[in-house]
Amino acid sequence: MANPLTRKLEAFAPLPEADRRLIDDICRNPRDVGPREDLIREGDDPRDVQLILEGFACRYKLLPNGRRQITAYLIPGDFCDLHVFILRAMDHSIATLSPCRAVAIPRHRVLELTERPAIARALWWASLVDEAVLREWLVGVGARGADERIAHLLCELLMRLRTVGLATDGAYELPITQAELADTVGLTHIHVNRVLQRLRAEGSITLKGKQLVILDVDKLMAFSGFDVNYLHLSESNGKKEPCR
Amino acid sequence: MANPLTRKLEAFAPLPEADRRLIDDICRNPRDVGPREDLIREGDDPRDVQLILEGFACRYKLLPNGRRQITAYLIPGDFCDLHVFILRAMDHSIATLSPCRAVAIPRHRVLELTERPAIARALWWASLVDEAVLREWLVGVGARGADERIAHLLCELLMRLRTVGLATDGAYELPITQAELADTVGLTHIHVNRVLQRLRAEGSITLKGKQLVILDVDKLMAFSGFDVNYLHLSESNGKKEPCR
DNA sequence: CCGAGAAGTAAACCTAGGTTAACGACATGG
DNA sequence: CCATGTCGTTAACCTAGGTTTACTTCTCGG
Repeated sequence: MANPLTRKLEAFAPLPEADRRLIDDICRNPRDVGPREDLIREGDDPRDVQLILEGFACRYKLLPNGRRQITAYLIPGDFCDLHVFILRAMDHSIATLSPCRAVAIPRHRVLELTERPAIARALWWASLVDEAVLREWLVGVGARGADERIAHLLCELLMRLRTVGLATDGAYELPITQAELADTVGLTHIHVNRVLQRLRAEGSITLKGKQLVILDVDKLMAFSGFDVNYLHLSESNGKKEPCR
Repeated sequence: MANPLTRKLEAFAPLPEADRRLIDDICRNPRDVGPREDLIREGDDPRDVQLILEGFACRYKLLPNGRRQITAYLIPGDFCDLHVFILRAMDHSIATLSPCRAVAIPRHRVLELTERPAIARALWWASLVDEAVLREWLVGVGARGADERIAHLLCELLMRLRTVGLATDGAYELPITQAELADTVGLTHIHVNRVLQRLRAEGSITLKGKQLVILDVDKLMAFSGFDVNYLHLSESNGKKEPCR
């Protein structure tokens, strides 16, 4: 299967063959990381950039009151901390959720990437999309009820996983605990459970183990007020095949 | 008073004199915009970039359920939509809150800015800070109680306004309605009112008309779990004078 | 194949914040 | 100087979601 970073960037625009090879080359020596391990901690000044190749990771912040808020999911093809070039210290932490495969890319190799115009533009695009996703999460937590909020998240993950080839139709693997989901959407794990029960009961989803199936994607999107628009996928993407 | 954009960017690193002059030049013909006016609407493909010179504006999103979520405050020195160069359509709207003075900067002039290395780096920094602020808002809405959430926002605004010279000590002008605050923090305007009453009663703040005074800044920061860190101000900034 | 911890479920009960409905205090403009 | 509208304030009542506790079902190492 194609490199997830390549797939993701090509959701913006196709890359020259040479760029794809560069990306492949950079991903040569990945390492495996267990679940629930910190990749970068708040306050760190990391020296290389982490790229997720397999599994789910997240950005999160711990509060004095003991609560944790997850502010982003990092899925295959996502960079952890491109900020590194500008900012001194991390203002949040990053941890794996599931077992992951990741590469630590040293600064100079990242520069090789950004010297390729097509990649540079695509990375800029990706960072704008990340910001849009963040905004959408804020909207969800601030203004959507629990059910819509979770349904919306499931739709978003579907679309994002599709672009890296990890979802077909409405089905994908969601290697995440209900408690982690709770820290994501700002609810208790118990209430998350209630919502999932409800979504199951009304026939919207199926979720056994880590296998999620959205039974009627359009319906769930309508219900949760999901509008793909904010993911800024090129027209060639989304429902159809990635551009050749 | 110095140009707010210059002041803001110099919170990252000092700019060469020529860069400052360029910024001044670009801000030559501002226009006045009344309160509650849309500057850019969701779906638009705007042709120039808006820069706020005076007043408060905001990014927001309207939901099918009729609620509105404000996802960012734009204060003097903030750009509205640098995304323009990459993305086709806005995925959210931008409106003024108070009366504003703004400049519409055509694309080619923005390019002049980004050709100056010091400015380009500072703009990159600014966009990373915007993202950090967004994350912090998400943390607030997702994991802080109403009182801390609002207190935290007031602290954040204090720090941001200080860097553009619009706050001294704990005092600044907050030209925003309680209903707008409510749409920001994900509460009802009625509950926002309750919280403000409480903060007043316990002697944390003073707020008459649009004049806000935080009576004991350190105390309010401690209470709300505010850690300046995420604004990534250079050490020379924050409490002290901007670097000469 | 067994045992222990992690994840999921369930039910009873509680509270932070929402809703509704007034009313008072300013503004603004005619 | 009144009329009208927006903003802030209060109070009574309500509900979505939180808390607590406990039981069940996985999972996985030994």
